[in-house]
Amino acid sequence: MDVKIVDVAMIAGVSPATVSRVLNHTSKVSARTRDKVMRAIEELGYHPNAAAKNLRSQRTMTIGVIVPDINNSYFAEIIKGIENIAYAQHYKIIICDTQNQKEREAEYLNLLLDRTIDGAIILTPLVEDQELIELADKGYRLGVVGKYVKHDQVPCIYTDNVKFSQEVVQHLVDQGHRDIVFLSGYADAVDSYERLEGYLKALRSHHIPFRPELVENGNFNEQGGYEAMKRLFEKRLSFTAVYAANDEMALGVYQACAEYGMRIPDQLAVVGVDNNRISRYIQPTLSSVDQPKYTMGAILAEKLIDMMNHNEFAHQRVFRIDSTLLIRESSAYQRKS
Amino acid sequence: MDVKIVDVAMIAGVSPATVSRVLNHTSKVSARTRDKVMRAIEELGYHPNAAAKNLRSQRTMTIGVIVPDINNSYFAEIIKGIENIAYAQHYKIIICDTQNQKEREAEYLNLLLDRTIDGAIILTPLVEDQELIELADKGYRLGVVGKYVKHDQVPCIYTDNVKFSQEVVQHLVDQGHRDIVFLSGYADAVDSYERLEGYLKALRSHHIPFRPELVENGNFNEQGGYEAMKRLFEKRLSFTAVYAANDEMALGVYQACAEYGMRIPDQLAVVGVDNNRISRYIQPTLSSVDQPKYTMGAILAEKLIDMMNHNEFAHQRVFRIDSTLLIRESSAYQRKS
DNA sequence: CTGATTTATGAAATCGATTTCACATTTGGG
DNA sequence: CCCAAATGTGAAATCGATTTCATAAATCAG
Repeated sequence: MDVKIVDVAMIAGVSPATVSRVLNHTSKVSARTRDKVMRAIEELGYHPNAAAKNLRSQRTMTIGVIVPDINNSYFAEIIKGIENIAYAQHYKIIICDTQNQKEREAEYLNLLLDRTIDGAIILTPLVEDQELIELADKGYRLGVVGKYVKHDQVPCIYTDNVKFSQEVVQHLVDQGHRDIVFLSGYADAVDSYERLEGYLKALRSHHIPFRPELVENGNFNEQGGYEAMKRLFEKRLSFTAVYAANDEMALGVYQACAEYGMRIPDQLAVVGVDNNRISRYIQPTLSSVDQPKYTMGAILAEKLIDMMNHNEFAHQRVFRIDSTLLIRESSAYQRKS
Repeated sequence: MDVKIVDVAMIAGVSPATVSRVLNHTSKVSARTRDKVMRAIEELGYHPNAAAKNLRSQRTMTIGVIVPDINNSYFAEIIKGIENIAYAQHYKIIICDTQNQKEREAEYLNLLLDRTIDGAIILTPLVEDQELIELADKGYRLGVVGKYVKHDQVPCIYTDNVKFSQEVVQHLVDQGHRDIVFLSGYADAVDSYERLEGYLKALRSHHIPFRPELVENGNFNEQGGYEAMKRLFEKRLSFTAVYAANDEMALGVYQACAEYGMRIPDQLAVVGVDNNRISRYIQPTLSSVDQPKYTMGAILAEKLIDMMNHNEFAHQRVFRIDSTLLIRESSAYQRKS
């Protein structure tokens, strides 16, 4: 049914090899034959079969992007960055949404093994580093956004969680807060424990004693943040500020505050992370840490593609990117001490 | 370097054909040989090469999803619906973000022609129906979300733009408005002109004369909505309500209102479409038309996969889904007449 | 126990491109 | 004007699976 390379060759009066050469510019072809071939291709509406091409050339020009949740502007922005670079370099991307399930992530990594994709970019991986390292050891190409992975063939890009968490706490302390809640995501995520670490460091440097009861887990989503906050209110603990490990949970904090009649920011200051689009629209506007998402995606894609094309590894492969604390209304109230 | 089916066959002491049979359950294999084969596969860590498989079997078990902008929760939700169905049916999906460029959309449709994908789902296509129809005529499998396409091999699902637009206008009229702005997206998008059509119909049925100067184009994004609104304010036209063809543009309206000191909803009522997540968080909360996005994606994927699997076309292929007008604060102010 | 049927397996063809190798034809240097 | 190098092209091998066809072995009916 479909038209194949031999059909084109037949019409053009040349061999399939020559047609291939014309299409791939892989060796010199005289202007006359190139012409004949192009005309034949046009006439027949020929499109090279991708599977055959992939099989013979041992590459698919496809990158898999493994993401916990595409309906989250943080990831969507990163993907945009990846997609634009990939498109420019004639790579396709397969987006794999794991819906935050570790086993789906593992399953999608199999696309590397069966050679459906030439390489994979993983956004904040759920699987253990060890697994990624083993893949890289076997020569599979992968890159990581949002986490540092120790393997000299794995490019990665991330923001320094510890550092910006310290900045957040510093800011809250400057505003006169000492009793600061930390809302964490799932415990085994880097983003959780590193942000916690920064929080603890900052407390220490201000000689503020750590109160473990002020740390709660909100699973990185709005519902979780809401419930965590409710638990804190119910325990009647004293605190004047909340540092939520992402904006989603901060939204849950807003909701709980509305329910319990707490005013933001004068009764409770709130800071989140991700600079989710909503944080600019909600009332009061939400202070948040902004990461250059698009750029992160673009840089990593660039690097990975570079490695895949030249089959060598890059001079620089670890990128630690600076993030910016955006101070908005939710933390702009200065407490008298 | 990689382990191939012959290697497995060698170790298991059988022929490649038998290994293939074990893997694909394509004909009876004795328990003993199945065992040997499975052990060999395990031992060698064998993964069938996708390209070879695709080439021989003439299918890739992959669906392309072509979308104007993944960083838009409307599309992201639809994709979620598609992804979940696809995953359950062992299909992979390739997400292609066209960034609203017609030529990219066309380029991505080539994935059908070169057999990279078995079928495509297009979310609110930019290309002409004619092009899609031609593809379908040639036997390529495709489905459409957000638009009706007249071809008995193309399943499609959409909400009735004309109908819900009439509802929106009806609601605004009920609130005492007669001078209602319509903010359109790009003119050649179905969603634009059908929503305009509903707007016009509603006006007619209320014997409200149509004022062409109250129709502006905002390109479906926030910036466009903002600029369109500014133009209207600058012209000093009289109006008391805005129907924006999507929520993004409605956000632009909010921005313009803030700048021009217009209060929503008492000086200006606003209604949008899509029930973007932000519409619940912004102040005042934004009235909007909600479409069952996830479900739309899921139904269409189900249908398309069904057609691909059984290679026959479905009994029902056109789905017109009901949408719901959610009335929130931005249009809840009753004008005295 | 014999011939017919079923079951389990292997050899070889096949999917549709790319690439190697060989060879004929030009081109160019002296 | 002749031989060496460069250029352009085709035949055939190849990528790694699936599938057809043939056949040996096992089962069954009478």
